[in-house]
Amino acid sequence: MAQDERARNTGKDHRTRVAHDRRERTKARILESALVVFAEKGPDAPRIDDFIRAAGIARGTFYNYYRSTEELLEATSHALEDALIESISIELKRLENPLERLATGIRLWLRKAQEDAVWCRFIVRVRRRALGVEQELGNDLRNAMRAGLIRTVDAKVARDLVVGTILEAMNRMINDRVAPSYTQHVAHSILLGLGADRRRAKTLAEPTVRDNPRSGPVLAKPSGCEGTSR
Amino acid sequence: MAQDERARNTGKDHRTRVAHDRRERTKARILESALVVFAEKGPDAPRIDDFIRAAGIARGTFYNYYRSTEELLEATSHALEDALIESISIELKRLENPLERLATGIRLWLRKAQEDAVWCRFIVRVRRRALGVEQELGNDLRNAMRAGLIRTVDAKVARDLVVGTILEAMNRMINDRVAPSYTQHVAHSILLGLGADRRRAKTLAEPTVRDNPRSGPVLAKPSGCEGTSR
Amino acid sequence: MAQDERARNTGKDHRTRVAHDRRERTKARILESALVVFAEKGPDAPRIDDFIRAAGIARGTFYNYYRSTEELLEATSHALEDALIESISIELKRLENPLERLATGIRLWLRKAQEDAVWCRFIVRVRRRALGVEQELGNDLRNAMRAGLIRTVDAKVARDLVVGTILEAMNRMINDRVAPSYTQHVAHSILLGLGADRRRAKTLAEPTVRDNPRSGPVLAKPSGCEGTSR
Amino acid sequence: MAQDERARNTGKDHRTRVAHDRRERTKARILESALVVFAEKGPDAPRIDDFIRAAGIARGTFYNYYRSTEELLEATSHALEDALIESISIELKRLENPLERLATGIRLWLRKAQEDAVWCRFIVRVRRRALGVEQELGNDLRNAMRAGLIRTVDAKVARDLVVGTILEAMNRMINDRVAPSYTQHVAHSILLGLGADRRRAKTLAEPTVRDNPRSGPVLAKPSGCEGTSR
DNA sequence: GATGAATGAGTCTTCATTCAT
DNA sequence: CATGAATGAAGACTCATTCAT
Repeated sequence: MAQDERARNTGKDHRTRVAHDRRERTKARILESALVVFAEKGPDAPRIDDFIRAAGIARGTFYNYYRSTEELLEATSHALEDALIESISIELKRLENPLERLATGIRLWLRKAQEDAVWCRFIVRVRRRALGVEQELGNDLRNAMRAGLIRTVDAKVARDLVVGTILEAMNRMINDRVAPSYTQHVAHSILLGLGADRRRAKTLAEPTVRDNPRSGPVLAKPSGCEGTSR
Repeated sequence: MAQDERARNTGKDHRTRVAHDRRERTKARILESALVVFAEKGPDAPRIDDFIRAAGIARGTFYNYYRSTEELLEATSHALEDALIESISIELKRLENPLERLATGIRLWLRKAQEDAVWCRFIVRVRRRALGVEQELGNDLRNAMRAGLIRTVDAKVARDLVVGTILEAMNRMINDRVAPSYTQHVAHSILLGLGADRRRAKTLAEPTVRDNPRSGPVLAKPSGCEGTSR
Repeated sequence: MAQDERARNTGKDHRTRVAHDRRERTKARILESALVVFAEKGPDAPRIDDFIRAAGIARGTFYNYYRSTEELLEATSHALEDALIESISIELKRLENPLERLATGIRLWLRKAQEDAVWCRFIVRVRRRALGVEQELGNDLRNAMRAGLIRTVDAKVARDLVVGTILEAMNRMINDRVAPSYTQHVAHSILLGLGADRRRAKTLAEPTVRDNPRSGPVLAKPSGCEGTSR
Repeated sequence: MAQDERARNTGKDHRTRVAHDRRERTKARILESALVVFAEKGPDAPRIDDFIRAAGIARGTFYNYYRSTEELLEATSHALEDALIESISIELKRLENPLERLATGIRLWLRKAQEDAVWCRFIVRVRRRALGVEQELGNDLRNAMRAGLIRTVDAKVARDLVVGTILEAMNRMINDRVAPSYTQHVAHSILLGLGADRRRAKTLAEPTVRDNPRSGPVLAKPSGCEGTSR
């Protein structure tokens, strides 16, 4: 939708483009605010009022963009996954070994959780399964199993171990303050649970220079978020 | 209420007792129904109407027992934990070895989840931490660590691995149909993740004759629930 | 009603009389409690619960005696007026001079208000006009006017001055603590307002030995209240 | 909300002002209707429904302005006192002699009561003490006492005589039809009761040309009520 | 009669949604 | 398109009254 609209707007008069830009900016503002609100209150508790207050818009304006909180939640989740894919998946592109990919993914994810409290809360409280992430994880697990890098026999079990432990770890990070080594140990335990080689598990759980430090807040400010608004 | 009156009031005790019994029965009925409702709809979505319809009582009757859904949720959680302790903890009393206790606890819990869908849904959807269970788990983990039976170095990590994986497994059991071996593999992976000895993990994850088959619905019917009604 | 019932019960078996006595006692207990409740909360705010709690009876018992709070209020007001007539009117019987009767009535009434806070609150908050009292007051005023003892030309004005001032004085006594001379000054001002002779007003407003000190709580305890329950 | 946006938002001021005006109008409408409702039913009996029906608004609209009938009552009382001060106090500003002020105040008040039944009922039924009025009255009474214009020795007694009698008079005017001379006699009696000089009392109780005839309904229509809407 | 659990009509209150400006 | 007042349906809660024991 973004693309064809942009095309249609090419060459239109200035007023139209300005209006369009404003529209995009307002929409982005709502989305960013919604992320915070959902992170704070979960998927069901927030009222329209929470969103309009957070976004600083009028009551009626909300309905110009989303027809319900449900729809807004959907949009926020999508935007978040998109942002995530940019942030983590891109990093994994460089890796081929499925176990390395798994370990790195887990490490990056946990680090992200530690660094971005809003993101972390949102994921934990909203608990929408992100299909893209699930798919990549599934692939890596299956590949690792086939390659004999992990001994789990049931991919579902493997997936539940990874996802469950990570979510519980994120839940803890929301509420407690954890030791600096906490995420490393979590990653280690997961790899062990998957049946990875003991030595390998240990090494792969350790943070690397490769762990890219370039991690900002989930949804960048309007200027840079054309790609995430949907 | 004066003394002479009390003496004159033949049958007062009887009336009082009958009334008291009725109260208990109604309260139990509400609790049982609430369990189902919460299991279906989660902790926040249910309306008072859902409870009164499920329990077959009048609107006002609800408020004779609980002042809000929140309070009912609290009561239901408590009752559930009490029931649980009877069901699982008693079984563990016989065991001394902390690793055996852990393994058995996990196995029994997962079996319970498989057999009692309502219980399973309630736990997963409501996500109240049961303090008693957490404590026992914590003790077993620490003891197993001290005894060198598991290699995890951080009890929090261990706990999150166990709880997270189990919850995710329960979540799956709610939605998918799983292979008969599923729970066994889950238990196995958890034990591995804790760093238990490979052979030991395998053996302990296997179902035993010891796994007590005496598992009914969570909250037994009134006649037999003196110990669980609170 | 009291009379014919008593007649009917003469000679009946003991059980019946005992039952009848109990009935009377319960009814009296409700009435006394109701007085306090109405005095505290006014005529509309009290709930059935307030009455049964105050009387220490069961919910259903209330309806064996009164069918609504309105009916109870009516009964309480009547009982109160009866008690009042006993307490004040009897005293006035001895007096013939209408101005003396007026002055004494006002003095006694104000003293009663000072001594019996519950009665005072009830009168002020419930504001039912007691017909008997109104009639006596009206008579005395008209007689005093005819006899030239007061100069008011309009009996209604006179009545409103007396009643209004007394009620406002009672209202004050409920909330403030007043000087010992307060009621005397109130009486004095009322008499002046009625246009009584200045000297006379002064003298009549002063407390006398005649001001009977025999003033207990409004409704005596059950033993002595056969005359008041209606 | 950002600066550039505000600049771009032509017509925003206009929209805001229109909305603000509408709010004020609705609020005033509720207040006026509430006055009538409270006057009819007293402070406690009215249901939200009574107000919304009287004001011709929707259920939810009520809560956009007041959160309870209690709050509305408060607001109505305030508005009423404000209106009153405009109506009577202003008139008294011209007078210096405290006894004249008292007499005129009483006369004007009673006339107001006679002319504006709604106002009269509200005052009588709601019985909120208006602090401003009480203060002015108290001052005048004390000044008159000091100046030897009235002989009362206790300001509280004086106040209770004035207020009590007036309220009772108003109460009568609500229910009965009174003779045209009624209010004059009431004023006269009050002044006598305060111990004013007989001749003076008589003269001051008589209606004057000065008694301003400019008395409309309590709360004027929106157009003219900037000063009274709160 | 006394008891108190159960009832449901009557109210209160919130909040998503509409719509005139 | 933005605004925010108005709306009313959905849900929460109270409390007078009934009735089986």
